[in-house]
Amino acid sequence: MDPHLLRTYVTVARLASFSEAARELGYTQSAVSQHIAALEQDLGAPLLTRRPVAPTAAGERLLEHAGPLLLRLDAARADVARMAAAPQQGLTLAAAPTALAPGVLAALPPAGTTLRVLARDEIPAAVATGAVELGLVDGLAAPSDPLRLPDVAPLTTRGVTEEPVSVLLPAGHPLARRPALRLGDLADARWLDAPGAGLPLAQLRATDGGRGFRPSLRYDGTDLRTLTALAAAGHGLALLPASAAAGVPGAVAVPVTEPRVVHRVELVYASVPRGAAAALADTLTGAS
Amino acid sequence: MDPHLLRTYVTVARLASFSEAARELGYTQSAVSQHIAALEQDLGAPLLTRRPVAPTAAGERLLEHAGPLLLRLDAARADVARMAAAPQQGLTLAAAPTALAPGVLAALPPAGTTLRVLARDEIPAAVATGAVELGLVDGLAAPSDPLRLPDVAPLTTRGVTEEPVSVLLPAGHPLARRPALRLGDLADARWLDAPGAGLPLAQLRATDGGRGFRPSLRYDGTDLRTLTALAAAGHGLALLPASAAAGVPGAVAVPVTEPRVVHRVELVYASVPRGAAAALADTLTGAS
DNA sequence: CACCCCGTATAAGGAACGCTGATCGACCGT
DNA sequence: ACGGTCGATCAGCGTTCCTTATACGGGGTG
Repeated sequence: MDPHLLRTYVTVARLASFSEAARELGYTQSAVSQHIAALEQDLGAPLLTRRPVAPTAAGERLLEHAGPLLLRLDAARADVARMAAAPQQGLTLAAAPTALAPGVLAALPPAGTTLRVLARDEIPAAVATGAVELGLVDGLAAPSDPLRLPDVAPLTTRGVTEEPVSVLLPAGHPLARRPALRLGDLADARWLDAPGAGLPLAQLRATDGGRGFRPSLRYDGTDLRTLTALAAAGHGLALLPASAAAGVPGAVAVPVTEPRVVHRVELVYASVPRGAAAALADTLTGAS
Repeated sequence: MDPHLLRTYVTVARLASFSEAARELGYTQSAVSQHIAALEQDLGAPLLTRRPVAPTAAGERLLEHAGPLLLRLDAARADVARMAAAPQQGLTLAAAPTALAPGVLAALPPAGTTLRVLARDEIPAAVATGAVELGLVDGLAAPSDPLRLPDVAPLTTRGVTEEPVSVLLPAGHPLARRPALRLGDLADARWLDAPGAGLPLAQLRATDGGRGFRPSLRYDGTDLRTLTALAAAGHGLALLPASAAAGVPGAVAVPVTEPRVVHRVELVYASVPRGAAAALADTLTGAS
């Protein structure tokens, strides 16, 4: 199971074409064909149907492994390379949209910083592979509980902020005038499904154990303003940190009291930050 | 970063010897030397000091990645192979000692079953690599919360049991006559450190957030009876599921009321169980 | 229906890789 | 001082792996 073979396999599966994959990888079509044949022989099972090119059941299974595997491989390489390389200039930070609370934005150094907004689940990968030095992830958690990160690599996390969560309702919604809400009351409502910008519905269900929280419109971008506008327009409810839910025109933010969950932001890094990264990390986490 | 190179690297690091590693891997010493040299050149940093052979800082870092990486590789291979291979005869089950509640033992089919007791953190790996079909993991969790498993591979879990936890105290202990205890009261006590048999102290600290729970004697075996005997002999406290803590001679089991944690057992498998495995899975999880 | 185009599989050749066996150099204990 | 052990290096050779060239099959078109 050479990683090269794995890489060509995922490329072929993604493009659904041997020839396209060959072009993208800089191989000949013949080489790609041989790669796939070698993999199939090694694993003892066909991985792809040809014409049309699509993964078999076994191939689907392999795809689930291949992504994390290649990611970890990159992470390992980057991790070791970091130890040898000189500390880099500037500072790169990746963050989920909802992790950028006002306090966080204020703490960013004025110059020489690159801020990249990514979907929540891409951030650990970006940090692990060295694409950015620091990451800010967020999510729902019980108070003072750490977040559950996918362990693509051994990453270190430090708590940054915790704040209450609110449900964003259109101004005319029957529940909009309540002073507070329980999530369980809203399990049967329609929720905006915005894994990139908002909090993923899976996290909602996990805190409640229920099977509700049916998705309405799905939004794939990473722009919070669009998400709040969608909620205001009545396309579905959205769960947001209180600071992000406040002050949306045409919508009302109602605090959630039950279950007792908070919106938690954590700083994540692979190797102990130095220079500008260290300063920012200390500022964010309130260290001396 | 060929997996073969990685494998020789971890072997060399473990044995602290090129020649020994060569013998174990069936290579010549020359090949091993070239493997390490290739890895170091590829990553651009020395990984080992020679004479004595020991990992450098970068090498330590790589070691942290290499284990999970090779494990996932095995898991992927096993996962795909399972799809192609015929459903196996018999049934193999791996379990942590504390996961084997009386009810679980009663549900095992009488014949044709292999039960293997492993340390808690080895079980996901054993399931993922196909060494066993089913695994039983356990740990502390908030009621109806799923356990946190290391994601070596995409595994499926199903809840089996939840039961209260008790602290096992020697009969003469000052707190032994209390009807119930809060964990916080015991943070400063000495605890048995038995990651194989009991619940690891790290899980204790995680539920409490505190920094206490100092370890006393460390026990590396997987035998529960030994662990309870150690606790009875006053070597340290032990946190156990109530059923395991009850009836230990010379010791008293006191229920834990705060924080509200339960001992949870989950069934874990890689591919949908069939045959005898499916029957056992359904029995354990109370499915139809 | 023949033909062509597109895409994958196969065959053959050459370059590069990877392993072995042999040798060298350094360190350690006797 | 010297033999022994351990790792590095070198030459040689078999294998692997990629390329070029060609065969095969399916779908669309005239």
